[in-house]
Amino acid sequence: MVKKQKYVYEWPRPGVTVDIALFTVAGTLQHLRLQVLLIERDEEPWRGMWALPGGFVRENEDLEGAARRELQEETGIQGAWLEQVTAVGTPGRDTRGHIITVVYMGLTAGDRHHLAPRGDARAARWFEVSALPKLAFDHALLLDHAVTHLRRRLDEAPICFELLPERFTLSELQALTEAILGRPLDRRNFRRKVAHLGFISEAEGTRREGRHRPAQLYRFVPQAFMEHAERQKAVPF
Amino acid sequence: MVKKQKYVYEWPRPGVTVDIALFTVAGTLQHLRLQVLLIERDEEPWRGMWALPGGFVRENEDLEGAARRELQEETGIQGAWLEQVTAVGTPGRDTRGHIITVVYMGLTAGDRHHLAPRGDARAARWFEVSALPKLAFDHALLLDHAVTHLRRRLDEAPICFELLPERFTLSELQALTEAILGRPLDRRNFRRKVAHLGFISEAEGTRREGRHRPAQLYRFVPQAFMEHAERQKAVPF
DNA sequence: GCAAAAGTGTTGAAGGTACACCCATGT
DNA sequence: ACATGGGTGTACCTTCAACACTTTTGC
Repeated sequence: MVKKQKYVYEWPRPGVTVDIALFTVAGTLQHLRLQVLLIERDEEPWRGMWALPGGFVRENEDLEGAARRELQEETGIQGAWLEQVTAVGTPGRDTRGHIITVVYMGLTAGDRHHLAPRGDARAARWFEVSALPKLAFDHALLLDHAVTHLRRRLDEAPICFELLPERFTLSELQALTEAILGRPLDRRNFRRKVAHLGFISEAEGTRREGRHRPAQLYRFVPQAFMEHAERQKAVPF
Repeated sequence: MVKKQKYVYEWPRPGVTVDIALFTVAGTLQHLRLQVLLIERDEEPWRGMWALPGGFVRENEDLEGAARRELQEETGIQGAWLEQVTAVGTPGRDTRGHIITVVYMGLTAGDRHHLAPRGDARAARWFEVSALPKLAFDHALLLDHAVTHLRRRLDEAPICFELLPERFTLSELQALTEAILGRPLDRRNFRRKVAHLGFISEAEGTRREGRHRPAQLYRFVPQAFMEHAERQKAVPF
């Protein structure tokens, strides 16, 4: 019998960070714009520049957990919906050395939180995605990946329920979707698609908002959404 | 003016690995099976168990470069087509400590290489995806992600040209696709779709293989494929 | 009665699926 | 002549895009 031996192996240790592109939508219903949350760095390198919130993954910390923690620490935001986008580790992307980042993308209602920059962040602000400042590191590239990912997901299904109150109108849902995709959608086609997906159900009551017909309210049905996600998966061998 | 100061910052250093699920297809044309390349570990932990090839990312090494290097070192295979699948960093997934892995997926023609296990690998072998041994670490989960990714991509377009000789018949391309997707496809529909995508063009000559009509040969047109990939991307703001 | 947003159906195009027969060859 | 895989067309259905008028309300 071979005796179980203790082994010692030292491996290279690049840094690992998470960066979060957290999106929201702001403006009036007829003129919503997609915005992304940026922080002004209070640390070198790139001190004073705008960047995606993010930071180093701690020992024994889950990747998504790290993303949530950094978001909370640097901006005060909790409870957003997050999805992993990709990992990027091109040498030279960070002047501090070899640092690999895992990019997360998320959505939240901007006005539900008030921004509380702390830690590495001197300031935190929402920026229109169409009017960004120059970004630190390769964050312009990471953001580009995140926007592409978000749009691809949203093309499949309107997953922007995070941005809405519990009960919402179909016009609101459509305006949001349009703002994120950056193009107008046909109202009738949109309603048919959403109804067919079955993620929403009629809620009690209507909303009167101006001198016009009140709108039916709807509610997101998380369970139907989950079932839809399950159905997307491939069959195992 | 604030004088530019030198800063010192030490960050936590989880390990970063890449793991590669490299697929091929083997068997006769009428009975192809999807296979994945595994190595038998020659190092603790999990010594003697089968695992995905992979290993630590070196200082200042690109992620995909690391995947290619590990694949070459552990199995002798070079020049496969690779795509990133996801990053996984669940605490406890590796007994050596906090180790984050970036999973790559790839395709190559198994019989174009002969396997030359070295380094951490005591052996390297192709296994049927439908008859896998128990895998080290959480590699069963990683492999599952990779298969799902592969099938989703292949559903969109037959990207398995890596598995074919320079000139191939449509029946070969179809048999491959069927083996990977794990379900049969209608011949006429398949041909129409492939022709419509425009990735292939007729090549000179035919192939006579048995006592039946010879098949037209085709050739992959990388440029048409690239243009298709470009078209998939979303519009910038 | 008019302004303003809510709500609703139909048609045509494109893409996907299902299905059956003839063709070229070797034996 | 027959066995074997190569090669082709058509009908149906589903999905998506385009398009305009009526309804309900506040003023």
